[in-house]
Amino acid sequence: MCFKSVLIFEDLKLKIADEVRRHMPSFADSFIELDSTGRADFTLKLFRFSRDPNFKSIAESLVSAMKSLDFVETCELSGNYLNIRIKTAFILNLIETSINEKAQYPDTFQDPDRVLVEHTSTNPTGPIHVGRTRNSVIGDSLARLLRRYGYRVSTQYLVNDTGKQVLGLYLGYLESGRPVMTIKNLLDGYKRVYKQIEENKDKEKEIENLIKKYESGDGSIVRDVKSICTVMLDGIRKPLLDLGIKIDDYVWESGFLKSEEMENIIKRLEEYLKDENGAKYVETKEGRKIFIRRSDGTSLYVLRDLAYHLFKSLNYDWLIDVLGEDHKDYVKGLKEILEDKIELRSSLSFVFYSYVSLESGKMSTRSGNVVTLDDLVERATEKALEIVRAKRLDLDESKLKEISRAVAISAIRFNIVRINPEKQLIFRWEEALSFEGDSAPFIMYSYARTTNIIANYTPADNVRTANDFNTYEKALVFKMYSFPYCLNTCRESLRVDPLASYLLELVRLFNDFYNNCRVLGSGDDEPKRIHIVNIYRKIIEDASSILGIRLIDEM
RNA sequence: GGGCACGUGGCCUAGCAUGGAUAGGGCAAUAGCCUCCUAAGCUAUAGAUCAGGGGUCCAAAUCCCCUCGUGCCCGCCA
Repeated sequence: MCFKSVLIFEDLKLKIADEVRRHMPSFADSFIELDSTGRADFTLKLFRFSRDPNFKSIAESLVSAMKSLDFVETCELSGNYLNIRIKTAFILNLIETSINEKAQYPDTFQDPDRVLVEHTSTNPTGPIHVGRTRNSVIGDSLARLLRRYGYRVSTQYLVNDTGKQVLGLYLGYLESGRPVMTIKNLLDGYKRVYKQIEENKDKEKEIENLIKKYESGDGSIVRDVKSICTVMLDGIRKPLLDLGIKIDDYVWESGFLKSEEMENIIKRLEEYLKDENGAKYVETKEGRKIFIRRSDGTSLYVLRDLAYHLFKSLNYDWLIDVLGEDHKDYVKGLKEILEDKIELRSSLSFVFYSYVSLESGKMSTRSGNVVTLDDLVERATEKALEIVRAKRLDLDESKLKEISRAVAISAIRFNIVRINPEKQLIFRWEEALSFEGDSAPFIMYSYARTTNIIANYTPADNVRTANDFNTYEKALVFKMYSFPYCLNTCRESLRVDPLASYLLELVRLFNDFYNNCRVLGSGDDEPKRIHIVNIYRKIIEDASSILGIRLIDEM
């Protein structure tokens, strides 16, 4: 139900496949692909047909059929591959028409379905670190991708203001003698409490008692916990905003403690609910017990999470959660309950990412083995400023700051988002602070070059507009044409890293073009090349905005 | 012990869904390129038993099985 959104563009792949099927009825769409070897634009794999005794003649008629298509430039058989080149003028015109008429390529069909991407949702027990940032960056980029795709998208953060960690934070606050609520003071108290727990397990009892009081609605605790969480949350929101990550809604978990949704969940689960010494649990298909309520009557995280998902489903058709890999098994149970037992009306998707560690080991706020996002933003900005200052002696301080800020933010986001989320990462400063090669500044730099070209362009008189294209121009234009295919891959897999790869390849092709095809003053070639540069700017702006890269006009 | 991922040149990474033409980039290294639209760029050289073994197939980095290594999960924690 949640896949109505479509990209509107001329899909030549499908057109070719349809034509091929007139000659080879069993030809599947998947036998045609975007060529990656430089031999063609599209390539057809004919291995499955090559044993046919009439293969030669069928292939020959196929070649001539392909050649008769108005957008095909060349077509030739090479072994069991059929290599097709598309007329560059044809696709350039397609892209241009879309941009001129719809202001974007590809255009989209606006889907009425509402999508909710829940991401970050990190416990408000300290500043956000670079490991958690992976969640935020992936979630925010996914939301942007789906928005670009035509979905109505909101983002949400579930603030965990219940349970052991937060009440531990509160206990630390009490034992510190209720100091001024600063992140540092709160964190110090929190660390002290957990140190005591390590030495003496009984300390946990104190927290459990606080949970009971809290869940019964004790006024002063509720007020203090809310204040503490607000302070911590502000510390998390700020660096995220620096990265351009604005989360639409913050939902407080404590709101579900005595909620309608929670009652509703329990009612709907009634026939499945089992009892063990007063505690309530649901049994999964695999025979695992999932406890939702303690024997003392207080709620467990699963129950509050179920209530939260029920709440989300009231307003959204497709719920997407971005979660750490440690939640994989947990989600299995959650999903089973929501889909089979509660019969939630919304579709559910889960996106997982692996953890980021440091060379010194696992990241942990409590132990102090962390790199916070604040630190990273600060150091990246400093480093970028140092570099741009050395390169651009002509610019004033505010301009330098503006550039270094954009570079730092973009580089941080890109470094995270370009990696397959399943891969475990080790954070290294020298990599995080590298602004060369496969990085955001590499992309931004090519954009700055186009700005310069456009700024220095004055249409010349007496030129004919050339309409033939060299290999650099052809390759670049076709790559731009293939942008929607990349978006499709991303949407289908709920991944954004393929878009990062696409952007790097696109920029590399632009650099080839830039280094080999003079634009300004190129006579008959000039208008055509200016055209290409303008369209390139559109595509790169589009793709960059999905990944949160801030393009700037000079660097 | 059971389960879920990941393992690609010294280091990082793409490709794996839907098997197919010389495994694509980057960092680091070496040698070059700014009288020419910004050198955060470009060119060239060197560097790969695609963790190891077996299997399926005309064809395996890609699919299946086993082994090893790494991370994560298996709570009346969140």
